[in-house]
Amino acid sequence: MHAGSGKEVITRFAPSPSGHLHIGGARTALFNWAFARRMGGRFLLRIEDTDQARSSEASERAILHDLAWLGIGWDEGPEWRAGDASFGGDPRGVGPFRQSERLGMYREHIDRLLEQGSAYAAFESPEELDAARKAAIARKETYRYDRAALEMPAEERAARVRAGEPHVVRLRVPEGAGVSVRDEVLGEVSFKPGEVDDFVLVKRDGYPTYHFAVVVDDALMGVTHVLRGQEHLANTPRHVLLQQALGFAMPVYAHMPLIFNDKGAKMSKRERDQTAREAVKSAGIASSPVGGISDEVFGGWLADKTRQLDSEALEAIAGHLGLHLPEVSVEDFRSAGYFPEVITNFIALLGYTPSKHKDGGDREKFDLEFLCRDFGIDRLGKSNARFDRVKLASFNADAIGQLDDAAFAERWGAWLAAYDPATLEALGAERLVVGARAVKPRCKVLSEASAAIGFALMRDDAVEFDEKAVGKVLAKGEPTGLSVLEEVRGVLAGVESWEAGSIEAVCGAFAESKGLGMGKVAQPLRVAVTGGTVSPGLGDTLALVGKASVLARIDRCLRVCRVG
RNA sequence: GGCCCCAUCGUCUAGUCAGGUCCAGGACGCCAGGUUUUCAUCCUGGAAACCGGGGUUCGAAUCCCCGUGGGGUCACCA
Repeated sequence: MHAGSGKEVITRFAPSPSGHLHIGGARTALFNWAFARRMGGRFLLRIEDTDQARSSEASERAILHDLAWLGIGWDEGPEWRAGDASFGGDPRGVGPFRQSERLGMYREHIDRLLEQGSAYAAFESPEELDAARKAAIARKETYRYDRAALEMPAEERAARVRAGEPHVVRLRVPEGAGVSVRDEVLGEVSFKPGEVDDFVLVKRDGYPTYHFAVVVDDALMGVTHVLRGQEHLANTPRHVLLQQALGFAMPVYAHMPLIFNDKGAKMSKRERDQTAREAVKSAGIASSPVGGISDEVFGGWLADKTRQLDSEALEAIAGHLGLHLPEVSVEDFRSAGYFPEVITNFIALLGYTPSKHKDGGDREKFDLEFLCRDFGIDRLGKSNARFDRVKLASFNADAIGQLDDAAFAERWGAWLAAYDPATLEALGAERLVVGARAVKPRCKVLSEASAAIGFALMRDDAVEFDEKAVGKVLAKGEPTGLSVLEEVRGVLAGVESWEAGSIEAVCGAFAESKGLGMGKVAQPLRVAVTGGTVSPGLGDTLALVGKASVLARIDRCLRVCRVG
């Protein structure tokens, strides 16, 4: 008896509001969302904030924002407005959707378990348990809770609870209870009796543990299908045992393959810390190179692989070292200038294979609308997938290339406004479109775009003439680049309409009249105007710099490079 | 270490469930050419994989077993 048989499909994404939405979570949300859409069901969002120390409202907002930005809308859950779209709400009356607001429901269910003897209070302190765990490891044994609390008389337990003694509540796992689950991705997975110990349902602070809350909420909210990462596979027997104790139907389970990093391990939020830590170590830095971090915090972070610095501090250190931190969270990718539709396309490919084109060809590029039509659990693979950043970048570059100049300019402008307003201001609205055309085939992500037109944003006297370029392009040749430059300056000075097309036409005509190849004209101009031999098309390059500046830069180049 | 999962080019994968049409197809990357005023884009071509060993079968990338490798998980985190 499955929760899913014959009814409306209900899936959920249940993030804990600690930090940003990371890419693995985004994929989980995406698949649950797409599956609900495909089945004509509903997708709900639940906030798992039972860890009082780590949860924050700011994080919840960030996660909702990230989901909305990716185009993953939820039918039920916390309410959210993004432009003219609004998500969330509680049409079926199964809320609230924050676990911290559902404490009464957990209480009811724990009371039931306590009454039927399926759960019991236990009084060991965290320290005691920790010691027992360490001792077991030292003996090379698997630690399992020893049920000490179960050995005392029930009246004694009750009395101690009444007396207000701190305690947890544990599930009493029936002896000899093996669990077998038909997983929709992996097939039949079974766990032998004795593998699951009496795990904690209610913490000392009265909050439910993840295991307890997830089972109660999924049942109460009518969740029919649970699509989650394979790291949860080992949790499944706990959840099934709990469902049995509570008399709940079992949802359909589908455990998705993991997303790996370059090192072949699960991609995690700690990735950026690791990258920064390694760089700091190999640079031999012992105390923080940036302000605001005490030696104590910095030293602790350096020594302890599990510690994380806050993201601003991390960015600052990376900036100081000229280090690129690997993007891990959706916010990282957004600020790096990846398109949301590219991210969802790419992460969908990690584990899911789209159906082929009508002509039998493989399909790789698709939008959310297609995913909602095509996604199925039967299209999920079993093996873990490495997150190939190079391929992602290539997808993003393709998406940029698909845009026409105006559309790209608009997207780029919006990104600049949010993440690089200084460049936007320096460039100005009228140069944005020309800049966009120049930059479009030269950047894979939006954050690379500014560098490609950096020459246009600097002061005329700040241009540094590359020595090699000067030697090769200006000094040598017959005629020399410098002399060509001097002549073409005069021609350019007479150009009325300073616009890429006419500039290029004028230069072309000049080259032809002199019997020179275009390279003989373009390269000296490039060096004079940008300092180097590499830049966008000549017309765009000169148009971006502007007539007055071009002439000024040529004059300065003539002066500076003639002497040298 | 216990338990559990996985295994096709460097990477993501198609093919595996219904064994032959697969001397294994696509994409990213790589290499070589071409277009071009530089770079980039773009175009063409190329190298590149069924983890190993046993079975089953006329026939196995596909089915079974063992081994090896990788991963996940063993919290009063989720």
